[in-house]
Amino acid sequence: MRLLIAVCQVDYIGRLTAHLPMAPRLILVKADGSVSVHADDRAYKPLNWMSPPCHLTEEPGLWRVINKSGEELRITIDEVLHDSEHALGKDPGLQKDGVEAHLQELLAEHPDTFGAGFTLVRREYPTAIGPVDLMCRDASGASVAVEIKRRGEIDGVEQLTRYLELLNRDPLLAPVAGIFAAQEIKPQAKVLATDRGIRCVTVDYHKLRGIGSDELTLF
Amino acid sequence: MRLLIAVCQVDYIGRLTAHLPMAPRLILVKADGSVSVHADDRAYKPLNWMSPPCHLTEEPGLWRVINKSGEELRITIDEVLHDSEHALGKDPGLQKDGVEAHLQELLAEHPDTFGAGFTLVRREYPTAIGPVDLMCRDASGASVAVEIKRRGEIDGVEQLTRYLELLNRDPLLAPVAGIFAAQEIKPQAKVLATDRGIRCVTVDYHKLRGIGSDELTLF
DNA sequence: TCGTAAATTTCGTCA
DNA sequence: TGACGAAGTTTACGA
Repeated sequence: MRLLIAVCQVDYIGRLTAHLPMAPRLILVKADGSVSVHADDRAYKPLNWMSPPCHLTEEPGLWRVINKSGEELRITIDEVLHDSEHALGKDPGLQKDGVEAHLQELLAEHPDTFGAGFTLVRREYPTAIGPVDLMCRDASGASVAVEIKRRGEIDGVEQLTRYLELLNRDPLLAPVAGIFAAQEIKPQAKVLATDRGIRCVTVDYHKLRGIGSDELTLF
Repeated sequence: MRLLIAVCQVDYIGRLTAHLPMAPRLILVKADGSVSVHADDRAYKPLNWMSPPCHLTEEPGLWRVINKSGEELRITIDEVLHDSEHALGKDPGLQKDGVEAHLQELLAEHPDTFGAGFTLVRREYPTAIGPVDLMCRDASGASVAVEIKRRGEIDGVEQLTRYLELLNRDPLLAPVAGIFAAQEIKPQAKVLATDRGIRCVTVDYHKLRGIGSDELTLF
């Protein structure tokens, strides 16, 4: 990884045109050839960048980074304030816990979260337009399709609506009810879901996790 | 801006739990207090980060970054390979061209892009579920709602469908036709739109821009 | 390669 | 401050 602090001007010509006037910034050149330009604020997003795979050609005072789609990042360098190179090696990678897959796993183990007598038919129930997160039966044996999100927004309701439309065409399954389950559901999503007869269930991830294991209480 | 190359372990405890095993990485501490941890690949996304506003407390071998919501980034430092500080000052900022707002502006100026005799009623036409990008009338005086995207995908068609459903309940306005306009429309979005009687219009941004001004020809 | 869905999305705007 | 939608979204995962 190469770290360059330099007074530079940056121009991106690609999906849009973007221009950064001459000013001191950090330029990162990584082992995969990618380049990013950072200001002295914001942790997450670079001011400008070129994602790998791409190719850097370096002339005195002018760097060009080009990718296969013909997008270009042009860095004009006026003055170099710092320049160092560091070998880091491949990163062992990030381990995550608490994402949607895990939430689905927990709800599959505890279908009664949706109501007394609910049972799981299967996870990732296949349909022509993709798998439904959970297919359940309620206490009376009626089919219930469940869409799970970490944050419930309108997109998720639309997704479940498409599944329900399709599933209800199957006479062996119909009628299929819908449940929209998420850790947090946005007001507009709740309104749309309710309007379409879809029930909204807000899930407490930590509480649900506590049912199956006592991991959390160990801390 | 402080640049630290260090052998470190990183743990994030917040919206989820994430863990990075001990390995050499770049740690960026910016003037706004934000911290990000980078591996030697990927230009855009850090491995781990804490967005501003947040607060860094530094002990020998252990850094803690905490924000107001109680999220925490814990960095255990085993060995420092490089450590430097650089004053950059405030960045003049990025100038962009070619985003959706600009596309909407151009199409508002040239409603005849959608057909001879088309006129603009108004931009950001208000409805109960949000504003429609453009409301127009065709040559016969019939209402046409236009949804504009840079890239046309399924969710854009769904969005327009919701607007049309609502607008067509208004007897003073109905029938309202729909146009889905974008620089590029994905095949699946085109299929869904067509199935719903929504016309798709692919817009050439540069050509459209050329109509109003000759800026581009100056280059 | 294309398409779809997730993301600690982040980032702006507007009420 | 919260909600909503755009983003050069990026990134990961299937078909």
